[in-house]
Amino acid sequence: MRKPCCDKQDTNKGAWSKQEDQKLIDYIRKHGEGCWRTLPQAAGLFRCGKSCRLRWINYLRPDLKRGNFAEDEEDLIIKLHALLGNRWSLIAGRLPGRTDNEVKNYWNTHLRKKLINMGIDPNNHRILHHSLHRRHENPNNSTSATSSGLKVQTDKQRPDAVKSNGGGDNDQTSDTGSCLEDEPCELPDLNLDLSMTIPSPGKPKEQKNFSEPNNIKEQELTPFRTLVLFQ
DNA sequence: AAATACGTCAACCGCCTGGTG
DNA sequence: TCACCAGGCGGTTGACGTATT
Repeated sequence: MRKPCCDKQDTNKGAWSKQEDQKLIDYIRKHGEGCWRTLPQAAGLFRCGKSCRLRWINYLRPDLKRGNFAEDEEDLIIKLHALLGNRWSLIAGRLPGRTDNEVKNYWNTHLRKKLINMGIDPNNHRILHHSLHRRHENPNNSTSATSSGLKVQTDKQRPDAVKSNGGGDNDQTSDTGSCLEDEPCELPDLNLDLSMTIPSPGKPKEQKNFSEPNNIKEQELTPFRTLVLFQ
């Protein structure tokens, strides 16, 4: 049996109050992020350390953008999801001011439907069957423009694909990856620059993201530095 | 106006990874 | 090499607001 991350007996759960938010903000302003386990007690919060971390990262951080996603942000998320699968932290790392939770929620509530409406399977970014039928009825369309300006490319138009995660440890991701392997499949026209930039010193979170937490070693990402996959 | 269905999103949970002794 | 720990991640839940009947 795994130990709980903290003693849950004396911890609050559920929505955060303004006072709790303020305590957390004040504490982090004074002492900085980190040591989440001891933070609640030090800050006078009856919360689990993880809960504090999540609240700070997803809601209280001053550099958060919040608000609606711009169209170019949507496109970027779709493109990155086609490449990376459900690795929300990596995707969010490319969207300044956005959090993995926010990106994940936005994907699940908006973009999935949007892709489905566009005739694209959001799990693997292939054209859905009924859309293929329509395309067969109209063979002149080798690419189909989308409402968001994305083009859908046929397999023959792409160079050979790259495994998206280097290990296939994620079902969703491997599903996405499988799109790159065998059957004819459809992918957005990812004219996507994933070049790695050296993160600014003031943003350790992004640095962490770029250091690849999920089994993608730096070398494995190297081919993506100038992405040839979807050119 | 009330009941129900649906959509959104903050928050929680449990697992995984990397660092350290 | 192993065990432990803290932090991080993705999946899921549930509360709340809005739309529809």
